[in-house]
Amino acid sequence: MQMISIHNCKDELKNINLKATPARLAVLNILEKSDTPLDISHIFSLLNKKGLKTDFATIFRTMNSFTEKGLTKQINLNEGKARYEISRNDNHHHLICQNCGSIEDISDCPIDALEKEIQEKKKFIIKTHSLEFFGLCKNCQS
Amino acid sequence: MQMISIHNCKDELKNINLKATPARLAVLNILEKSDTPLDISHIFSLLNKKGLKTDFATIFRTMNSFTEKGLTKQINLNEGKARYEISRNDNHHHLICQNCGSIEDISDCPIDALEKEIQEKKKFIIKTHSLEFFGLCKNCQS
DNA sequence: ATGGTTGCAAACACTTTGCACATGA
DNA sequence: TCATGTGCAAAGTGTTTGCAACCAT
Repeated sequence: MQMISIHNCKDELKNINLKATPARLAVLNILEKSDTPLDISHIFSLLNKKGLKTDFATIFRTMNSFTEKGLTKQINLNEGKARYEISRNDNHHHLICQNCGSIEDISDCPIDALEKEIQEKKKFIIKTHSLEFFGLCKNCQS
Repeated sequence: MQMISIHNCKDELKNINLKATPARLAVLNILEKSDTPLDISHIFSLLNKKGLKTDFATIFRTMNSFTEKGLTKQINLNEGKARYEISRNDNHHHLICQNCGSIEDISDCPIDALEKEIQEKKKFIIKTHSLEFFGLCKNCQS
């Protein structure tokens, strides 16, 4: 299992012309296991837990190159800092609770139709979009 | 004309329990006239042009209180800094050109239906949402 | 071997805060 | 008058950069 996962990660990096260093493989692994987008501090402490000593500059550089290559997505939840998640082709979005900070995924984004409409009406070619919902989760509505 | 505008601004501030200082009135005026969301530097230089000497701290404080009271909206375009625009009830969004940086408005946001669906399915109460499109504007598609 | 990558320190950019002074209501 | 707002300086965060040492290929 682990073998397969590591092998895949190495290939993923090779495919985008990035060297498969321990730090990068570990970051990739961490992001793949996480069910919410993580910020640099999160990633830093998770790397530490794995016994991998590194620093913020490296993680920022890693995330920037991953994101440039399309391997990850940068998410902005109005926290004054970026979060990152693996790019998947499910085009999901997030429900962010303004009370407890929980982040829930929502899939089946129905923006595609809208995008086509915009492209035609506005002659604007859409590459990506960001869509996040802020409010109160089930537990915080009392 | 100008009289009316100023009068309205003063009332707007009074309604939300903020003192109508020259700086605040000027900021309000600037935002009302702008057709794109502005960041703090933008606002600062526009205030300067009006002959109004102030500083970043004051503008940040102003924008924070405006936004808290719902008079303005904070917009995030993944620039590492916030922009601000007047809250209107038209629920519009933006098309941001990744090449030239132009920002175009798009109105008629069809998210309402989706929001209702989410509220029911996920039992999540949505207060606001952010939706921005990134891509290439008409002029940058060659 | 060598070009990409890291770690460290320093620099940067955006935003917030403390405090004395000024001002709108 | 007096709570609120302002200007200035300093501090706090998040992020980037320069450079020598290091390592994957």
